[in-house]
Amino acid sequence: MTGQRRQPRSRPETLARRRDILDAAVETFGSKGFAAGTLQDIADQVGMTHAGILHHFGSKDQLLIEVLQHRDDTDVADLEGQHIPDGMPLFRHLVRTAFVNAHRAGIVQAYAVLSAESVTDGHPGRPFFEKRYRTLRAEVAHAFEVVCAERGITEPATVDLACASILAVMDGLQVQWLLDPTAVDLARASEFAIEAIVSAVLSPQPSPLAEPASSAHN
Amino acid sequence: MTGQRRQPRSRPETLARRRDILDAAVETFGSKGFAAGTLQDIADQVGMTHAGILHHFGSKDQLLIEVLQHRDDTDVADLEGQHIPDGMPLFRHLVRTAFVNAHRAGIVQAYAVLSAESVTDGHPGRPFFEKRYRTLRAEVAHAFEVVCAERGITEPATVDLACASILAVMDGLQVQWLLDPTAVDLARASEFAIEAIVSAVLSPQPSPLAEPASSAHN
DNA sequence: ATCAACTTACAATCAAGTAAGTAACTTTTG
DNA sequence: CAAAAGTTACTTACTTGATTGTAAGTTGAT
Repeated sequence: MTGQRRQPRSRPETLARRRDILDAAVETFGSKGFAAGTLQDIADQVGMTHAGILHHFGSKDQLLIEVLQHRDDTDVADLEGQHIPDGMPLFRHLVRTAFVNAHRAGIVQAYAVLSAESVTDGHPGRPFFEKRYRTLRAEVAHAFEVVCAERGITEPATVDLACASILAVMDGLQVQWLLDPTAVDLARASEFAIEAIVSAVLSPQPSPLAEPASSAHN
Repeated sequence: MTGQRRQPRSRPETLARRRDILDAAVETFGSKGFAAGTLQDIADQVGMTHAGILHHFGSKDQLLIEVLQHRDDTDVADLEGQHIPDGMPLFRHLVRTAFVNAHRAGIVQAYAVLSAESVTDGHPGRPFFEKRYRTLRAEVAHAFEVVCAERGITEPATVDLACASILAVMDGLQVQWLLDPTAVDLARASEFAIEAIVSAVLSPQPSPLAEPASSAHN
């Protein structure tokens, strides 16, 4: 839990090697978790010793941090050019993401496992996930503001609840889907839930849970 | 990963000791995860050696299994007498559970961490969580059937999607809440999302995500 | 006297990290 | 432009410290 290097990082071949290691680490941390996944596992995948990996990343903690950062960069790069969508297109984008994810169990599992593991004591991924959720909630909140403005709706107080809820369903469905892919339709369930939540913000219904208000005797 | 005993388990004092261990294990596995939480941690909490714990439970894997089973039993015991609710009361019960959970970060964290960790390779908690979600989804599905029948609604195709979604939001919100309790209102967000999803099943709205259907040129 | 509930002691791994060495490549310099 | 010097990308070997599990012994209760 000490070392760190990293300053010149020039050679293109070296960068490629680092990427190989990062990819192997996603695979390993995804399938075993951070605590149970070992540097040996990762080293084997890229054909070097565990000391070789420490040469590149300094420590296991640092490797995890760079893994998380790297994936974020990659995902952003995917929608390079297409600026990050906003307003209603953001919600469509989230649904599309769910459909894409249904074919990428590996990455989905890595995020599902690591995000939950990150709440444990002293987990090195915790700051990343705290920030990630804060950012994502803010982006979704902004999309809601835009959509509400478009429709002349005074922005409802439920927006904050809805932002967290949308991210939450997506994550929660992933766990259930990973446990039993035949029992849960990740893409369609995500779509359904996102639509339900967006609808609830834009055109609130009376709570279906309300007690029948003393309908009869007793 | 071998041994197992367990046959007479008679003395009442012994049972109490086992419960102490189980409680300590919930605490440890909750705060560190199963892979990172050690028998030593647990042993320290109850004032014995790690070998003492193995005497009672045979192996770490077995201990986890019994921890999960034990909590399930306890929770069921809590609503003993009050049969498990059904129909609309089930949804109200889920919301109430969210409110209760907002004051029990310890148990919430244990479930959040362990359920996600259980999707990893060879995790001993996996069968438990597979079964748990299967059962819970079926219970929620049944509640939907009852509610639909009450209102003369032909049971919509969205029920299966909604069941998984309701459990998913609850779980997903817990993770966000554990990461930053000030940013997420666990109870109110759960309530909001559950109401939104139930509404979407009972009185479906047109999808708010639908493209504006070629509103203008281009 | 027996058995349950432990403890002590140990076995067998195994993991992260460090240190030092080596081969290849890059840069500096005369 | 070639030789020297330095740097990078590793490996081997080792340290340190944990961790689960086992075996055998001890003590107190029934």
